[in-house]
This record gives sequence, structure tokens and C-alpha cells, in this order.
Amino acid sequence: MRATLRALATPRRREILRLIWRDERTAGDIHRALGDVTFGAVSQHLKVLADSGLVRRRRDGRHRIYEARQDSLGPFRAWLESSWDDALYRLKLRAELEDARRGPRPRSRRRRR
Amino acid sequence: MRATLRALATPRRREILRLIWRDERTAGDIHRALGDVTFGAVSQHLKVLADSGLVRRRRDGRHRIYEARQDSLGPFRAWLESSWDDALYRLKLRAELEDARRGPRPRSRRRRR
DNA sequence: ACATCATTTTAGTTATAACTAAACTAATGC
DNA sequence: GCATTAGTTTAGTTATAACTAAAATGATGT
Repeated sequence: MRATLRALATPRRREILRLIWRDERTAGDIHRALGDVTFGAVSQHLKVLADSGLVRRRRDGRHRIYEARQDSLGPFRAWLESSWDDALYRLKLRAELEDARRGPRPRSRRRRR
Repeated sequence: MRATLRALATPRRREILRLIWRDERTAGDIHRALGDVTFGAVSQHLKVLADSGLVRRRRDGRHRIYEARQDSLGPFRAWLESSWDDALYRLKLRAELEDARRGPRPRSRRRRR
């Protein structure tokens, strides 16, 4: 697949992938499940995942439904699933996200436009 | 392993990994084989690879010898090797590196110190 | 057409990553 | 100790990535 590794390299996208691993969900569902990130950011991550072929998307009225393409993951599939089986997964994820979230946090000021 | 995906996510580090896949090499060898990047940058990549457990390093006089730890790659091993079997690999790599190299290219000016 | 809801896209900010040049460290040989 | 060679680390630059807020798109319902 296209840029599989890049797409998988961030904890946020792996979290999203996990959310839609078994059951498909709408973009809004995913956004609500994540909780600490804007809708826009989620949509951008979904685009990256879709472009890399890791998720499939379809329209349903005014919703977009996302679903993981488990088959497209090849050897990574086992790796991902095993990481999720880990009882400590949630904890690890929290920590990793906390780290990553030293990213753009407090907003400074708005711009004209 | 620690941050396997992050370490593997860049073409440069995958290229390095490939160079030391079958036979170990010194840092200098790797640097010369790459050709278009400074020694410092190579050393930094080697550090990332070592920290993530993907390569093993040992001292030999004033040399440092690096060797891929194929076993540490788990499911990624097959993926990497298959990507290298591809006859188009070198070409793909070039293109990907060209892309990545829209990164820090022309130097601007030096700093005091 | 207009309002509303769901989502995507855009513009801008901050942190991070890949890099260069130069300083530093370490082993070897004189 | 000093010079040389090999490699690492540091400081600074540029590009990229993850994010926010707001604008834009698109489907549905009136």
C-alpha cells in the first residue's frame, strides 16, 4: 500500500483504526469517542488513513461511514491486534498521546480573514 | 519494541537498515554508501534505530559497527524484505527520498557560537 | 430557497523531525 | 602530550505534521 507506515506511525491514527476495527462508525462517532480533539483534526486523520488505503469510506445520507480494511494491513495486522490485546493498551495509549500532545495545545490568538 | 513504527517510518532509515541487513558495516561505511547526507545526520539516524532496538552496535577500535537485528522486527521483517525484493525498489526509494529531501536543503547563514 | 446537520477543507500556529556545520569525545599512534 | 581518524552531540534552520477555529461543501427537510 501507499504510505502505510507513515499512516500507522502516529498513536492517534492507530487509536482511530482500532475504533473502527470491528464495527464501522461515522466520522462523528469517531470524533465523540476520541473526545479531546476537534472534528476537523479527526477528519484530517481519516483522510490520511483513507489515502493510504487503510480504511474504506462510504456515504450514508449526510454521514460518512468509515471501516478498517483489515486485509490491506498485511503483516501489520497481527502487530496491531496483538498490541490491542495487551491489557495495558489503554494505559500505554494515554501516555503516548500525552507525549504527542505536547504538540499544538494552547491557542495563541486568532487571525483576520 | 519501543518505537518501531516511528523508526521505520522514514525512507532514510529504511535505506540504512537495508544497508546493514545482511552484513554489518561501520558508521563511516554507511555514510559513504548513502552519499548525499552528512555524517552527523547518519549518526542521528543510527541512534534512533539503536534506541528503538532495530540495530545492534558495537565498538571496534575507533569504529562503530552496526548490524540489523532482524529478529527484533517481528512482522515488519517480511514487509521490509519483500519491499526490497522489488526490482523497482531503488527507483521508488529515489523518488521517496527526493520527496523527503524537500526538507532542509539549502543552508541559509551560519550562527555565532 | 433557506435552515440545519454532518463532514471536509482551509488558513494559520506550534511542535517535531531531518538536516547542516561545527564542537566535542574517544581510540590510536607518534 | 599532540595529531589524526572515526564517530557523536549540539545548536540552529527548514519542512512537515498535528492541531484549532472558521469557512466551505453537501445532503436532508421544510
